[in-house]
Amino acid sequence: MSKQLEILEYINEKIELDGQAPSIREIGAAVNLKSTSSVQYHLDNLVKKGLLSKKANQSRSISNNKKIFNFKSIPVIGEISAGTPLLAEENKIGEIPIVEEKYNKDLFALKVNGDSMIEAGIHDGDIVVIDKNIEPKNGDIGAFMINDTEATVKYLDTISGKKYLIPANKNYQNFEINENTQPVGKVVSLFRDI
Amino acid sequence: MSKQLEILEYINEKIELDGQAPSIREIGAAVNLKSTSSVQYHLDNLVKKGLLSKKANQSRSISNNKKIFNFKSIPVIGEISAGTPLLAEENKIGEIPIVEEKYNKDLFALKVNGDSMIEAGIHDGDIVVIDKNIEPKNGDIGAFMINDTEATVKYLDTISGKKYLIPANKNYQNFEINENTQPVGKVVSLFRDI
DNA sequence: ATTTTTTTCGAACATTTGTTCTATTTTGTG
DNA sequence: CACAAAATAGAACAAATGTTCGAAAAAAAT
Repeated sequence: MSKQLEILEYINEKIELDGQAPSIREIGAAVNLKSTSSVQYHLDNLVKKGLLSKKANQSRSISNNKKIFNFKSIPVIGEISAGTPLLAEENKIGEIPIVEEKYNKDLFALKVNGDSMIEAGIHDGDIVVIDKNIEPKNGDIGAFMINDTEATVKYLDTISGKKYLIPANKNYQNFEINENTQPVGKVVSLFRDI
Repeated sequence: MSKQLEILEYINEKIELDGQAPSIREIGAAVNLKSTSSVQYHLDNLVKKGLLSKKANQSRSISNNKKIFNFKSIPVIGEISAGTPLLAEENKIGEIPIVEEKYNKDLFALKVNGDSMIEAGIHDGDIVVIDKNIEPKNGDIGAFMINDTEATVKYLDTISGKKYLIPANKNYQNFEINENTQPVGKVVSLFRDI
């Protein structure tokens, strides 16, 4: 294996492992180069090739130029304990990964309880991701808080001038929105383990 | 806000942004502390509290002790170009994040085409995750290759001794498995953007 | 007001680390 | 082999960085 590759692999490995780039001398020790300038020589070439970046005069500033998918995690909310805010740590039952670029900052996820939305392809136990920055409009699937104690996922629509939460299941009734019903956000995606 | 918190937040921010921890002096500049020893003072406290770690005499070695969810990404396969293997780079249309601990190594994802599985809550455009290490059994939803040119997601079941791929849609026909039908893996989860 | 604790500063020092230069060794090529 | 190019070494230097000490200032407690 070429020294260049060896160095590149060591750097990637070290960053992955330690979360920190190695120093020139650490690289030398790892790939058996006794002189820092030998390492510099290869680093320069790697930078010229565009495989690495580094900041001048800054220690441990080497970074690889691989395109990175940045993930972040958002909380998954389960049963809502009485008297607690929706997103209280207490109600959190897990986390799911989200591609960071795809979404804004106000996401969380809700575990769906029951089959009231089954005809919309949302099953019992599915996890829906909710964007708090988007208020659900007519026809949208949204999450709603009822009496500050229950979160529900339903279609929103207007029927003869009145707003309803509408299940996607013939066995359930429409629910007319009142002052105790608060929109939380729009359902933007869905996860299911099968 | 306390200096300690201010420092902690700056460190987290800097690591997230640059992928590299700040130096003592950079921290000082960021939070308005003129002396490096003032910064050290707070860092020591943060380390004692268990909120940070750092290596002695090593530059930019501060790390936060937050529990990290390790994500990995798996490829999403779209249309399969004729003559290419299923997982060929050519067929890849994206990536999705997966919580690393949850799954083994042989996962990939498939974008679902059509509504043949709509009664199983799998919609057109949904992305299903497939575990190649699990061979679908009767009753499972699996991915299958037909004639090495088409990937399809269906129920697998046996009817009067013969194995069928069974859609979840009354408008589609069962398909009897023949020698040109190869199981790829079991569908283990599902993603949908709404 | 006095004491104690917490926080900050300044400076000096030691170590790590990046940079640069020249010379030597190794490798490849005609 | 002779030559050129590539790779390595060694050393010296500059800059960045972590560490430590004592004193001063600020804040909190009594």
